[in-house]
Amino acid sequence: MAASIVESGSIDLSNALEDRGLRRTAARSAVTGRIEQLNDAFTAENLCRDLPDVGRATVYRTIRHLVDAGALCKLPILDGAPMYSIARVDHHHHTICVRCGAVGEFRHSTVERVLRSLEKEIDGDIVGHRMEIFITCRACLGDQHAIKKTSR
Amino acid sequence: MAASIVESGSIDLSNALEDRGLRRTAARSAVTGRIEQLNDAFTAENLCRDLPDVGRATVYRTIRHLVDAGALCKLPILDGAPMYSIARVDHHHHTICVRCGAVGEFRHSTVERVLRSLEKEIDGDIVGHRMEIFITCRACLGDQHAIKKTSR
DNA sequence: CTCAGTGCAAATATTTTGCACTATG
DNA sequence: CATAGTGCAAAATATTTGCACTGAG
Repeated sequence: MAASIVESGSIDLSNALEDRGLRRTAARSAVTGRIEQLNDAFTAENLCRDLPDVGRATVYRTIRHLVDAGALCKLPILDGAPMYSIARVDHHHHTICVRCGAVGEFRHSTVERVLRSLEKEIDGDIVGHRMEIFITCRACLGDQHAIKKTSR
Repeated sequence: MAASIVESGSIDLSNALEDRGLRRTAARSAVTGRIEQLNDAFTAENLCRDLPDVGRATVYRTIRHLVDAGALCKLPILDGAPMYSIARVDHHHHTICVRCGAVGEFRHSTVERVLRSLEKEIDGDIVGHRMEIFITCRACLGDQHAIKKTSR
């Protein structure tokens, strides 16, 4: 899937869909365009609210295609709807601010090395892993008034 | 599996509730008793089905109390309802078989060490983390006919 | 006796699906 | 112009809440 990675390291969402043999339609462009505008991770509901002219089902269907294509990461936050973020690098992990809900990403070779050493301890074949680090981000550390975006 | 659980390491669920000042009732005992019988991780629906005489709301409320008490871990599987498993050791991580859905747990000091070294790279204060390893478990490796329990 | 806890059913939240219609390739 | 894709509304799924009743302490 090295095909559609642009300079910044982020994946072109429209191309990711096209690579899977999906048509380039107005609704899909609206969804991918909106996602690319967002800096933060987002929920399906976020997109539906931002794109009232795109049917809810189409938003969900497009997100699913993007996750299947590996262009989006699904982040099952502990409560509420899962969030999604653009997969900017091939394999990475996420930081989630527990104050404001901001999602960041990082890569650390040691994590992968640990995985290899775990292989001995685990009773089966490792086929993947997921890791999230919960933080209080710098912005929230400096701001006593931060409000948790993801609360409901 | 090196991460096998010592009996003394598991938390008594009824006591965990009592410690929080909650009453010991028939409904709660039914829920905790059933959870203790189960070896595998389970969903809220599982319990409701197994305990038809306990109201659905009570099952959910009891699970929430147990999670708050730290006696259960909530595992947000990528699709479908979250699963829960007894927190047998203080801090640990989970293995999830992608074939049959079985959940195991392990502890590895290197994981914690990596976390400390990550502290430099991350723009904020680390307040927690979560890690899941996806595997094909030994039983499924030896059984071509394994059916994924968590499918829907 | 008092109020925490319960069961039920309704409400809420999230996601998927059936289907008639639209528009891409 | 064939059929992938769409929007809508209904269904399915998952969880929470309001409320009158029950039972633990």
